[in-house]
Amino acid sequence: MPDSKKQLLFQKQARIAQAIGHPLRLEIVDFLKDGEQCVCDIAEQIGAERSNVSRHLSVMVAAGVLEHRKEGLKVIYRLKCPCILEFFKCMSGMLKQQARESSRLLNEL
Amino acid sequence: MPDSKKQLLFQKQARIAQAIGHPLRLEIVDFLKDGEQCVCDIAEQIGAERSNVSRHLSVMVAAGVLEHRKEGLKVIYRLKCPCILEFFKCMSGMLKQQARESSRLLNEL
DNA sequence: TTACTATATGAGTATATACTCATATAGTAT
DNA sequence: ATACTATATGAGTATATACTCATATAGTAA
Repeated sequence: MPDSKKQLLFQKQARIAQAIGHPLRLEIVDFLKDGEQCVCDIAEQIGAERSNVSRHLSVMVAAGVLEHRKEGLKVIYRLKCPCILEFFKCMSGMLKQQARESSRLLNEL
Repeated sequence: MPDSKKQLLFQKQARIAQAIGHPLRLEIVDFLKDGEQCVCDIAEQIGAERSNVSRHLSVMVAAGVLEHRKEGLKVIYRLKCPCILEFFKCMSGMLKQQARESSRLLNEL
């Protein structure tokens, strides 16, 4: 792959990673894994202001993580691709490794 | 799982996602998948200032993505857990989906 | 010792992000 | 029409991040 293309790829991937690199946004993704939801229900679930939630949702739409459609007054958001959930598996692997290491260090004291 | 624990988990996961949510840092991770490297070689590979690379490396160490050891004058960095590479698979899935959608939209014109 | 190399970090600046409040828009219901 | 609801967004502020340059530290080599 040419270098410029690689740069572009890294940029897009970084944008996706950054889009889920916030506790509230991860919580939203986790909530949406069970099905699409409107803004106000998301806001209630995660306990944040609607305007703030709306912005977080925009960030994820811009990065291509979510998509949305209108239904009456409401706007319904859903995961654009379930493959984003793979991320959680990846994270569990990392955190388990970190936990293993911590307990190893503890045992050495 | 209790809510407070979930919050903490989301926070940790977000930190990891954010740690790889930057083009240069993704490029570093990609470079390190083939084996550990010292700061100056990483800096040369990705074409950035050493001090800047050093900071990016610190961010990833703090998030638990990388670990390092000293060898003489050099500091060698490596992936803490190969599971971080799963992230790239996850990303490819997302980007392929986005590409499919773009071409579908194009065909509808 | 001095000179050199690799890395880390303080300080400063520029930019980006997160958040809140107020307001605008769009649809619903009367 | 008015009143209401859901969502988005402009403006302001606070905080975080990325970057650069200069300097400090630690190890190597003469």
